[in-house]
Amino acid sequence: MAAQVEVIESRSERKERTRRAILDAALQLTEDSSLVAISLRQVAKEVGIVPTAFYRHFESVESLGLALVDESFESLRGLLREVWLRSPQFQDYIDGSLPVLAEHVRAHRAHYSFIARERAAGPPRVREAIRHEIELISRELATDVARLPDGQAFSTDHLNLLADLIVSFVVTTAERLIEDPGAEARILADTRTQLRMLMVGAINWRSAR
Amino acid sequence: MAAQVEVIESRSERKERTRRAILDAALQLTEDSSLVAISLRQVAKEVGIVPTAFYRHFESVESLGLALVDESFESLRGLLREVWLRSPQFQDYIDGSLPVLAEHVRAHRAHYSFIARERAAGPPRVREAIRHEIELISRELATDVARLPDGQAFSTDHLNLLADLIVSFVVTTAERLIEDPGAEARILADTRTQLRMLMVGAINWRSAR
DNA sequence: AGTTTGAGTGAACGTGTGTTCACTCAGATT
DNA sequence: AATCTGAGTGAACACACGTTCACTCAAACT
Repeated sequence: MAAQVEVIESRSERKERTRRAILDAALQLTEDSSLVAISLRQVAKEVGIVPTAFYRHFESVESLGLALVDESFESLRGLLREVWLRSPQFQDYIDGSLPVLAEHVRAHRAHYSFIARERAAGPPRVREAIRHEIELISRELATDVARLPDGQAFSTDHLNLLADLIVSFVVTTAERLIEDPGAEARILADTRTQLRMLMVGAINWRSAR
Repeated sequence: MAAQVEVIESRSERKERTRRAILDAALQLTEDSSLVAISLRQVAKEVGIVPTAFYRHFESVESLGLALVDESFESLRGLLREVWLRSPQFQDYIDGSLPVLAEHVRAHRAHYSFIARERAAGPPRVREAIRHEIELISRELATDVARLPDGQAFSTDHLNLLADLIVSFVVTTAERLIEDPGAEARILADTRTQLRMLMVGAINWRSAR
């Protein structure tokens, strides 16, 4: 007979633990479906609570989705800002960011899988929240590049378009990493080359426009 | 009292008409949901047939999805090939393709909306079919550009990467056109500039690698 | 010690789900 | 004219759905 260990747990700790379990269950169920296709009851069953208890934590599946979006982007923005602050050259932005992204995707596969799906197919407010987060990253990149010597060659508008071009493609890359994790090495090598093509364009842009 | 007109209709015509109605109903229901979230019964109700009759046309919702993927890409590939055959310069590929894409998106909004959603969130085989179609377009672009004077500067690998870069970004653009049809003019103008940045990179690539 | 709070329960509701089966009854074939 | 074929029917199945409601009972507060 195993000894029965009684764990002392405060009320708020217990609530947080259940909330966490709900978020994790939703991530797992979303892995090969979508927020709009899973049911409150599936989530509850996965967590091991009765359907009604779900409402103590989220008012709907959609608001659960919004919480997952927040969670997903929370650490990434910080990581990227850190890399960018230490990048003296345009080139360094890629050489630094791409491995950071790849590792982040690897460490948070479920979150990225969730974002990739819901970005296109989620409830409208969830889609909008994701679009907004990506736009914030794009804007941060633009203002950062503006401070570089290379950045002086661009008008504000063109800087924003360049940042959007880069971020859009990196989003595509992240989605590919999720879709086929086994091909990570090839995907990263290809993306690196492609981003360099893009940067050659950016550096030669001033004279070409 | 209106006169009752008796329409003579062959058996296969009638079947084709119902099949068409099922495809259209699925497109409409998918407009703000997803294949994985709609039900066979919803489709049948929309068409005005009993659920069982659905099986006379498709064996599952997934195979309905595969039919819609075929339909969606059918005309686009032909249109793009036509533009590319008449493009003597690299630059012309963009100046020709972008308006063609925009008009195609406008004329087939429901299909593109379907593709945008299911590409990320559809059933696995549907996702795979869409990925495949997009890859075919990318490959065609690569072999076409290879014939141009500008294309001689690239190795086969780099040509494929360049084509993938362009096509990926254009896919993003198509998804934006679907997401916000009212912003078409701005989206197209921005994309045009961004593709030019990209081409400046391509043209200067030889000397930079 | 006595009271309040709130996370989790469990039954019940009306409705929607995919799939089965035996059927009808016009158009196509013989 | 007689037969066959197959698109569409309608009932039935066992189950899953979101939401409601009155409830328990331990931790937190007074």
